Amino acid sequence: MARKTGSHSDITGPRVRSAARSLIARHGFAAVTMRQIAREVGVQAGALYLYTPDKQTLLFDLMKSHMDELLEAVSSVDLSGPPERALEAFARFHIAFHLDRAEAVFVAYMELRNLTEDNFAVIEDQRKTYENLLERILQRGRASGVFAVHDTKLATMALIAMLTGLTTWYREGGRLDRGDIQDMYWDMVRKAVGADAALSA
Amino acid sequence: MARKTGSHSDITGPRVRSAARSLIARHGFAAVTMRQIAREVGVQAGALYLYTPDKQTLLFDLMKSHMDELLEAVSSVDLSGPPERALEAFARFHIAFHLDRAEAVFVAYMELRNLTEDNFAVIEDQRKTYENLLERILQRGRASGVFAVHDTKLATMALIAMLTGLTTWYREGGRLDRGDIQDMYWDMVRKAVGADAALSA
DNA sequence: CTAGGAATTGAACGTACGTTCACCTAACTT
DNA sequence: AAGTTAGGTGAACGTACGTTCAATTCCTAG
Repeated sequence: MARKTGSHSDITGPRVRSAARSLIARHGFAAVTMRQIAREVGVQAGALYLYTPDKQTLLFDLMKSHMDELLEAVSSVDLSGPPERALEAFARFHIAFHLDRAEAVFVAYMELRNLTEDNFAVIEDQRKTYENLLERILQRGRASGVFAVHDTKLATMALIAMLTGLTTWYREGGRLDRGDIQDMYWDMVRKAVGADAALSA
Repeated sequence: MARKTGSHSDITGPRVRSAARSLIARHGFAAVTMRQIAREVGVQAGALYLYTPDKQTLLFDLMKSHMDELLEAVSSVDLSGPPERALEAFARFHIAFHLDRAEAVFVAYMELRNLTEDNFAVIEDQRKTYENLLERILQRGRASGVFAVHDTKLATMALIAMLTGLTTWYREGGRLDRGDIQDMYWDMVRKAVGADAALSA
């Protein structure tokens, strides 16, 4: 036996990435074997190497394309308005984006230490770029007096951690709907940085 | 060659746990080998099995004793006062405790998925117990009107994520000292839940 | 000073890993 | 209808894993 009916690179490639993402999110990169990924895709382990040169690159590509998507998506969010508005836009974007991609986010945050030095540097740089968007909003808000933040770097890390944390407990079809979650998180973010109340759309 | 001068179970045991904790925090449980741990301790791999029945139990014991310590330590924090006071006590305790044990915390939060089902249930239960302490404070505060929190469960997760996140960026001897960090995080926590300002000791 | 147990070695066991490769076959081109 | 090739198999490679255990050495008690 060899090639099965209806097999196509266009189909298998994405399926490999999807299976890898899912398994890595559940069990961790080091704990997942190429044979497990292959089984999930319905293919032999050797076939995976038509789609990635090696396991490390598979992880890196997963994380890289996630960060690319994140930066691409956030680039169309308007963060140029008044700081309170920009912060709300950022927070709501962050939550919505992360709710849609819980597995990818989980991988991107948990598997940093399994990247080679070079690969780590690339992802870390992208992450910094993203976090800087938030920090600049906080800086503007502090400068104009609407935010009461002692240290914008620490506040940035605190807010990112809080917002990203939702991927650890959020499950599709749970008690809370996405809109509620966005509203409640935004409420906490807004108050945490001391933005004055009530500035809806 | 066999036993080296000055070797003692009382010394090697803790060193095994410490080396394991350190390596697992840096590289992840699945990526760390028994031989690496042994090398760090200065011992052969076989000797580790005098101190743990197997690798999985080593991880579990690390996490279990960390959670035991956490619950033991928090039990002597007075959380019975007014909600704002209790929240401050909890936040400051959480930060101080976690700053002292960055590696253990990192392991306890990142390696949950590498526990067997039974072991996971134990740790998860302890974690829930701890989080419930915070949630009860939030509930009391909301009931008495000093906290403005829409959903205490979500707020609990958000605050824990924010506070625990500091272990991902805090490094000994960095720009900020521990007191500053406590003050700034407490400030954000207090405002996030809508506790009225200025209620220092 | 000597026996006996505690601590540790070093080699070995079976298993499973990531990766390679010669071969095969279904589908597209002409 | 034949030829080409992308897509895939399945077996094999060397390595490294977790774990076991007989043998060895150091320490302690009497």
